[in-house]
Amino acid sequence: MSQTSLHADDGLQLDNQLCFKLYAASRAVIRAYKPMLDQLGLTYPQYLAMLVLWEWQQQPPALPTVKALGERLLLDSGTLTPLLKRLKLQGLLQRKRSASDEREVHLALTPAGCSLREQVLPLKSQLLCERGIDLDQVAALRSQVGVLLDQFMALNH
Amino acid sequence: MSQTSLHADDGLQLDNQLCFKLYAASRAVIRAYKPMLDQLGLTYPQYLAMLVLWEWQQQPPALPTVKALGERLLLDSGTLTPLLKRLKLQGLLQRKRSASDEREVHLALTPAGCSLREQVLPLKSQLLCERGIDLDQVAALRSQVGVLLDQFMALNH
DNA sequence: TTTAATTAAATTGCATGCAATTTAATTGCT
DNA sequence: AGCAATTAAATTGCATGCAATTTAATTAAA
Repeated sequence: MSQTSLHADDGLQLDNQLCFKLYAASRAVIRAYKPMLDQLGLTYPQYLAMLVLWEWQQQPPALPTVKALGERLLLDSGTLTPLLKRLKLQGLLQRKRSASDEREVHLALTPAGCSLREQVLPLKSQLLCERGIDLDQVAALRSQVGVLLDQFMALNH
Repeated sequence: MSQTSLHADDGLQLDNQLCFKLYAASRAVIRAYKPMLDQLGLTYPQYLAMLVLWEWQQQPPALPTVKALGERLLLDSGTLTPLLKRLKLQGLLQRKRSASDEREVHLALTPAGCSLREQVLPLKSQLLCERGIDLDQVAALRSQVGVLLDQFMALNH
C-alpha cells in the first residue's frame, strides 16, 4: 500500500481541488494584469466590460443594454449597475434609458471610452513579453477551460 | 482573407481571453458548489479554509497560524481575519494568540469543526454524480491549470 | 541597550459578486 | 380596457479580495 493511500479521502486535499486551482489561477492572472489596468485606470471587471463595449463598436448587438452586457460577462445588474456608474463617472461611457422601452438602459462609449482601446494592445504585448508567456499554451488552456465553462453553463440551468 | 482576420486585433475579443475564461469558470464552479455549501452552512472561501484546517488535522504544519493559512490559500489577513471570525462565531474553530509569540494567532478546529468534515464527502459525491462530471477530465484540467498557477506564482515575485 | 527594522494581525476603504427585494415599464390574457 | 404576470434595472445586505495603514510584538543592529 502506497503512502498516499493511507488516508481514505485525498478527495478533500486542497491541492486535489480543481475548484481551488481555478479560483487561485483566476486571481493570480488578475493580479498579473494589475500593472496594466492601473495604467488604464480600470479595475479588472471594468476592463472586461470595456472589452465587450469595444467589441460592440465593430459588431453592434441587437440591443446594447445592461442585460446584454450581463449575458456576455455572466454578471447581473447588482454587479453591473454600480460598475457602469463608475465607468460613466470616468467619462468612458453613457447610460441612456431606451425610448422604445423605458426599462432598458442603453450603453454607448464616449470618444474617450473608444480611444482608450488603442492603449490596450501595446500594454498587453508588453505584459505577455515581460512574463514570457507561451501563446500556444495559453490558447490550448483557454480552449480547455472554455469547455469546462460551457459544461457548467449548461448544467447551471 | 478569412472573415475572422478583418479585424487586426482579435487579441482583444472577450472570447479569446484566457483571463475571462478562468474568471468565468471559477465563478461557475463556485456556483455549482453552492447547494452543497448551503447544506454545510459555509461560503466558498470558508470551505477552502476548512479544507486546510482538516488537512492540518492529519498533517500538522509547523505553526497553524493565520499566516500559514494565508500562504496555503493565497489570501491575506485582510480577507482571512473577518472570515475566521465568522467561522469562530459558528463554533467551528478557535483563535488563540500564541504564547511564545504574541503576534501570531493559532487556529484550531473545535469538535464541531472536525466532525463537519464527515458530511462533505457524501455531498461531494452526490454533486459529481448529479452533474455527470468526468473525473479524469477534471484531473487533467486541474493539472494544467495548476501549471499555469505555478507559473504566475513564480512570476508574481 | 536603546533604537531601527521586521513581522503578524487587524483595521480601513473601496470595488466587486450575488441573493433577495423593489420599482417601473411592458406584455399577455380575459 | 383592465389586470395579472413578466421583465429590466436598481437597490439592499452581506461576504469577500485586496491595497494601504495601523498596532503590537519581536529581531536586528549600532
